[in-house]
Amino acid sequence: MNMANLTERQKTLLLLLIRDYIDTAQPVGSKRLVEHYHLDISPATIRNEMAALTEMGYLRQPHTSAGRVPSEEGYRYFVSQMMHNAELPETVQHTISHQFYQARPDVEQWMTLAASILAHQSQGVSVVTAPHTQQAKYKHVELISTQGRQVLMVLVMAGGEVSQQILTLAEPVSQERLSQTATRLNNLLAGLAVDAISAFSVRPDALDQDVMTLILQDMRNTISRTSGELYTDGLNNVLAEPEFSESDDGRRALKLFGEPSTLQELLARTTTNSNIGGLQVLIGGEGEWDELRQCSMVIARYGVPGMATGTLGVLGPMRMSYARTIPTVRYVAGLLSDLVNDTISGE
Amino acid sequence: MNMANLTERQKTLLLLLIRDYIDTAQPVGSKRLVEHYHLDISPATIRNEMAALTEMGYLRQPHTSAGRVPSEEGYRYFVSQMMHNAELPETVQHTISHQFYQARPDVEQWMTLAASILAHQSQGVSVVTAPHTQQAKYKHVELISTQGRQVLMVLVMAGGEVSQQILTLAEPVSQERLSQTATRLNNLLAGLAVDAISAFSVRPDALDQDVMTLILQDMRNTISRTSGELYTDGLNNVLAEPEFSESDDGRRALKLFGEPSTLQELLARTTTNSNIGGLQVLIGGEGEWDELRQCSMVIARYGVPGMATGTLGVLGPMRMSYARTIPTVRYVAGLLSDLVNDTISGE
DNA sequence: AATAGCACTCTCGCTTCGGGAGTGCTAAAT
DNA sequence: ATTTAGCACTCCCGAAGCGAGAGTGCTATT
Repeated sequence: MNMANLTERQKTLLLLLIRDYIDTAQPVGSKRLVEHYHLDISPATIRNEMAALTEMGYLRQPHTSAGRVPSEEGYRYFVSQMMHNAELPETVQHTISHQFYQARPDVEQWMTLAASILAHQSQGVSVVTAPHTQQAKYKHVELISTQGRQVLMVLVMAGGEVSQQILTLAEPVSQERLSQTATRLNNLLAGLAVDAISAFSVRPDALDQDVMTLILQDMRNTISRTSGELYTDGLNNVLAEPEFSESDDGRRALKLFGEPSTLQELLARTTTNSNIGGLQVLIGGEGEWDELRQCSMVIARYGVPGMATGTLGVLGPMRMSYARTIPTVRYVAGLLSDLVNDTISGE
Repeated sequence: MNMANLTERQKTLLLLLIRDYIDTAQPVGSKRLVEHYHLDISPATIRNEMAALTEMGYLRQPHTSAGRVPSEEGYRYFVSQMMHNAELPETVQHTISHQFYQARPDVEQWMTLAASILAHQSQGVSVVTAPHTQQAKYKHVELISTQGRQVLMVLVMAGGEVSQQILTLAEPVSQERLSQTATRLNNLLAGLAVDAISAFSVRPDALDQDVMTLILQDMRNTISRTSGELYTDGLNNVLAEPEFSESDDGRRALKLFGEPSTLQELLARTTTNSNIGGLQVLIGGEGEWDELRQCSMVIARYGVPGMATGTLGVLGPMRMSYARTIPTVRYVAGLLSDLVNDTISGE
């Protein structure tokens, strides 16, 4: 339980064993360990140490006479080591941030990009939730006449959310008049939140009034539609892994990604009291999530607390490459936080 | 080969057997057939018929003494039966079309919706490619000043493609002047194709000129980015199927959906000479696609020939529910064709 | 032409049985 | 007091063997 009672040698052995198991997915024996890593201690000594580590709960043996396999506790120790030193190589950081800053500046684009990058880097399944905005802020509206009474409304909100919608007006209106209305509303509403807008009393111009009502509706809709929307990627990465294709548990875990609501709840519950920038590593479901018994998730929150926050994470087999996943998740979370921060504070 | 040489009884037996196999995924024996469908002929007779059908290549036996399993040829016959009578129930048609007409009217939305509907109805993996527009047509542009020299450009094209992009101008420009530029360009360029626009000579106003160049770039970009972009859904549907989770072939098929280019080529190649509205059913890869040895795909083209066309399809196990998939694919293809037609012809 | 009967074939699940890998313990060595 | 060699023991795993069951193809019969 307490890692203070681990000797230096036990620590290194534990780390080596876990690294080996992550690579090979095979139980690791004493002999293999000493040969493969050129240790100058005998297998017997290692066996003693392994017995001790097993006693303390860091290792497990699948059956009496097989090698050892890391237990959840073992992985947890392993991960706690990663946490400090792990930094993404600078070149990779550059590649990633470059992709973000040349992408189209809207939430949807960022989300898909983040999901894609996470999946690719970690070789796991990624999931990103769109930022949950506490209060939608108006930024800009455009009204584009299409045909007859149909008008295309493009509404841009301060968080970067963009919504397009077809309005059907009571009577045909010229593009000119539409543009005037748009300009007027833009001047009037810039930077205001939903509440402030709905507090306005009736406008002189009936068209203005109509459009404003629709804008309010649309702002509420867009926010509730966009907030927490799930983006995932990388299901293919994991299909070949024995943990997912062979065991039934694994398939159940993947099913999660077909049921947005459950997944959202999972993300919400595990991150409610975690800080921005602080990673959480869920190992083996932590007794809470039965579907994840065989898997691990690396999860982080991003955004601006109190304003707009979202979650992102990676799901993989319990023996996933934490060394690669953890720094990636952390870095992307930081990046998204910056982006959200930029767009919220007036850009 | 030729189905004319099938007796009436052989036909019914073949259809029954295939239906049974699609349900159970188990080889079908003579006894099971006669009991399960209350036939008033003896198993021995059925065996004779099955021997004949096997001889002709419609059935196959996994080993000397097991029931029969449909061969590719058998499925092909089965599907040819579906093709005529199969219509989607009216209520389902309504539900689907309703979803489309209340969705936001842009290509991306339609694509995701189509993919989702196909996956859900067919219980397979769906794939939809965005329409490949031969010639991008300008419809409208909006320029929204954000901060300093940054300008958000929203470009709407006639096909319904929408592109948003941040421009960085040489010097700060007021929102007013931006709006004027936008209005001017909208009057000038409405309905014009890329070629026509690039034929314009230098504008008097330098800003107009700059923006126009960027618009041209963006139109080309958007079209090439959007054209043939893949949307898929329903990977989960198929994870539990033995054909995909157990066999290695199945996993290879799913890998396809992680590699857009290969999948695009497949769709392109199989539909080049098929008409709009004409379905294609690929059974067992047809000797061409090794990855699909165990699967079938139902594919259709949609759109307006010569103007903008795309592809959509469903992948499933070879024993997928054709009776459900085929009419769905056909119906959605028709719906998308209508939508494309509407947006192209001015709307 | 359809059917009953029958021998035959092949799979599948079960058990049995070494080989092998790895352990834990004990006793010797450092 | 820690480390190590030696050794008996345990357990998995794959191969081989076996019987039951399902289904067939053939032949003789109706």
